[in-house]
Amino acid sequence: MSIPSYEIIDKMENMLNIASDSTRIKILYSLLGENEEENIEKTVSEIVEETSASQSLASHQLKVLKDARLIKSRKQGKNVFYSLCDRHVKLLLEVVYEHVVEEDEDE
Amino acid sequence: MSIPSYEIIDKMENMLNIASDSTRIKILYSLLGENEEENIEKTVSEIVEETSASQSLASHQLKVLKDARLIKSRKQGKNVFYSLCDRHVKLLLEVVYEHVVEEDEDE
DNA sequence: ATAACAAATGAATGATTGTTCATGTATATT
DNA sequence: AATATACATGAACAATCATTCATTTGTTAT
Repeated sequence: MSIPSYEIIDKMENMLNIASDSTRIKILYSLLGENEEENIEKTVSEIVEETSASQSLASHQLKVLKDARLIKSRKQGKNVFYSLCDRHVKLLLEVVYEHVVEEDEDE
Repeated sequence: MSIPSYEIIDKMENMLNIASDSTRIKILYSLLGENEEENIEKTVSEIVEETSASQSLASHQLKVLKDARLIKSRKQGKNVFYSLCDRHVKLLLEVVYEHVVEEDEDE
């Protein structure tokens, strides 16, 4: 497995940057939902409550996630519903979660 | 899947932060090696050459990766051999790689 | 000893970015 | 029309961090 091209590395760095913020991680988790494959939709208010971020902060980070195409949005009346774009997000969180949990076991 | 505890989120953020830098991504790739399960060891000079980072930069980032326990080192004479600590690193890179490659296909 | 090589370190800097505060816009309700 | 709710936006600030340059430490060879 040799080092990928500059372009690929650049995109990988970008995706990891997007994912490497606690507020955004919480938002992504809240959009994963409880059940397996269903695609959860949540309003900004619901996300704000679950993540206990400020409304402004959540909105800013939702924009970041949307611009990076990790989530999408749908407007309906006063509400905006956000949901995940991509199954890779779940895999990413799972791998990282496993890593940090197993690290704890070593100590 | 509810939002993990603050501690877990914090550690996840930290690991993702470590991984979200192009220099460090290249270093990790260069330590993955060609074959499947074997654990590759490489000197700083080799890593410098493969990643085309400066010697100082590589050394700095190797320290970051080592402090985060993603890699380990072994000294032998003038050389220091670095290698991966953890199989999760490979999984992480694979998931992210798949994501960015599939994204390209959509456009 | 001294020269040459391998790697680490420390300071300095420029850029990026997470967060807050304040405000703006759109939609619904009375 | 006025008010309330839901969400977005822009400016501003503090903090973090990747990178470079210069120097230093440790090791081998002459």
